[in-house]
Amino acid sequence: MEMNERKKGILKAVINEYILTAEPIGSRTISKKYDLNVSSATIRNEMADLEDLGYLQQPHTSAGRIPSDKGYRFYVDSLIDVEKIPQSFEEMVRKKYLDRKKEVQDIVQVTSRMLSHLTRYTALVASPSSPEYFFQHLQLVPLEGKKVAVIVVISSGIVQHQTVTLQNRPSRQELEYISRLINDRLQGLPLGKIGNEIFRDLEKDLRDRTIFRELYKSLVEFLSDEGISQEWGKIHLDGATNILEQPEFSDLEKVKVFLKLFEQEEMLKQLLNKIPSQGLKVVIGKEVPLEEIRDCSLVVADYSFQDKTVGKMAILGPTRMNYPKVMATVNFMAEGLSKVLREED
Amino acid sequence: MEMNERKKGILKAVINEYILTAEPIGSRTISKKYDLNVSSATIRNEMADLEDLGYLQQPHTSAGRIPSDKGYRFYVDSLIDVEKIPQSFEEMVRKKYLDRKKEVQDIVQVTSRMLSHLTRYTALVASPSSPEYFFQHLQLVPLEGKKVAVIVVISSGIVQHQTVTLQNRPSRQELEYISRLINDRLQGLPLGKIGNEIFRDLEKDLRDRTIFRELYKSLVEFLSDEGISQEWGKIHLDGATNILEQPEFSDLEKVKVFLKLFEQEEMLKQLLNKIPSQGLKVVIGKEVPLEEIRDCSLVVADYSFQDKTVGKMAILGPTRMNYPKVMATVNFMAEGLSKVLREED
DNA sequence: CTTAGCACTCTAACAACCCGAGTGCTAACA
DNA sequence: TGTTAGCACTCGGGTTGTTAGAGTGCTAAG
Repeated sequence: MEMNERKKGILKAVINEYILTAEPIGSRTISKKYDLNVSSATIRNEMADLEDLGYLQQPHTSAGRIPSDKGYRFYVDSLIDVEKIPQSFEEMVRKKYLDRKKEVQDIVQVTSRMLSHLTRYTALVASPSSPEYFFQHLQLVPLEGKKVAVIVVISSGIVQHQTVTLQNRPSRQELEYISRLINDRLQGLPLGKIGNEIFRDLEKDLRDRTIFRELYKSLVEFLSDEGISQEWGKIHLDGATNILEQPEFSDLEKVKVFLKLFEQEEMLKQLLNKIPSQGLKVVIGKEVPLEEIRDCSLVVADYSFQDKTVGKMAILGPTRMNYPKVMATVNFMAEGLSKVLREED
Repeated sequence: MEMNERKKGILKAVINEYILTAEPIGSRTISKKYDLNVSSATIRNEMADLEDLGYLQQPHTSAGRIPSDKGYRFYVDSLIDVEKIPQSFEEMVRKKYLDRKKEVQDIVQVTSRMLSHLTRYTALVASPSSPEYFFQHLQLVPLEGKKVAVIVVISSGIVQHQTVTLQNRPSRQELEYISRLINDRLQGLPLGKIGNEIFRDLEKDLRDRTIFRELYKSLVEFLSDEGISQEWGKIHLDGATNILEQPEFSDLEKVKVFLKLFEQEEMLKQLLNKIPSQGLKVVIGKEVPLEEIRDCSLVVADYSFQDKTVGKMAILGPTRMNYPKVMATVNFMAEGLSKVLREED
């Protein structure tokens, strides 16, 4: 026994209906609502076959069928009608992007908000991160007392700053000298290369090394993983509470697990990282690389900057998710974000 | 009929017990667990009186009593034993503060996290905001193409930056000239005063005004409410999911309302602002100035910087909250935060 | 191969019931 | 006059029994 057109039609009908109602679907429902020109008895036989094939399952005898993970997989791979993004969405999105400050973090945040609003599921957007950042410019600004603002400009116009308290109050000249020294030496270097060798190399030219040491240390520290990539890879989450609208989350225990997860950013980061980048990807149920949410699905897409993939975004929802709509939306938003970043450049 | 010592003792016992168990408390429970040297029948009479006085209420006949808002009020004002913060807490908190980067936003975030962990309720911490910030220093750093990083240092060493894309690529000299001009004029001015008069005043001295205009505009924009006070007044929330552990939130609808609220930062800001600053304040049930959470309580404290109140923190939990513990913790953390900010200075 | 018919299964909803915790009242007692 | 033991009464929550309905699988006929 194998898949034929009628079986496909029935499977598609069952899944569509189940996505809508979240209730097990019986043969009569299908025969009434969908014009398949066969009786409910025939559908019954076909559904039994589909169950044998592993595409459907029964919560218990004498209930309708619900799709299995395998069923969803087949649906997503072979049965889905690609949905078109309505004009109104496109305009709404463009508008939202326009009246926003142009900081990358803001853009990412807006993106996650729109994603969750449009889909009514939970949205995750990782802000751009790239191992290929390089150093552009350092600026040291003396503050009150012994404090100095260390401001670093990285490629693509990313600016980061940090306040450092030194042992002694530095003079303006010292700071200028040190910043010139560092700028001359580091300009254009990839961040990964900025380490201790250069430090020793630079130190030779100095009379007073203590200030330099303190500053350089803080510089290295926050150009390293803890500093930059903390910001730039950060996960923006939105619409966490949308899951509460889903009937599969009427169980408080489940909700708890879910929301607890959302409070652990590190987990989410890993989750996204474990999914290979490749355009639009759907991860269904047991395929999800995280124990706690094995009855959910992810629709993931990556976005790019300067022709390189720099980040990912995802929708997280129940396996019974409106895949056509979500896939279209995620795809659209990923392209949109790439475009906005390009224009920013 | 009025309050006497025995009534107070019984009220206190009932509330303590209710805080522990979240179940209506009967007269027998009290007579067994607390050494009041009277029989359950007497307690029964007293409890009836306490109900007449409005301190207790019955969910239904033939159930125990639970405290009313008025009861909690009396308890908090007159019956509470002040709790001592354990040594281990203090050390833990000190440690947490130490191994942290010294950015204000980080400190605030750590504070909210600790608060929610220590109390097991939801913590809100508003980051410091003050109308009394003044301008210290502007730095313009040219980036790629037509982009310029605008970096502003404000009093107390707060640094903010923003990227601006100009119409034309500016020369380094132009930027230096403009920044010197602005720095000379604005240094020491309160942020509120930086507006259009100064703009026109400055403009006179310029040959090419377009670049100046663009930069000044962006400067004003993000020194205004939208910019600075967006960051500095920002609410850090932690432990939202802690409420799920509370039996009063076994109802999904309630949880929904609550979590939705947490997604609206503006609401939370207003909520805190509506509560007058004055050391440690407890807001109970119907006193809470926000419809949706009328069956919750807030314990609010303010913290200071340079002897001025600059922000607030709060614990939000069910009215059946462990007031002694929460009040002690919030008070302790508010003082702790003030101290850390002072040391930072 | 399809379909009508039918017996069978299982759950969700509802009603009836009981149990226990807790109260208020009364009457006796110190 | 305040305290306490005793007792009848109340009410909610849990358990059990029953039923209606939706859905199935199988059989036999078209």
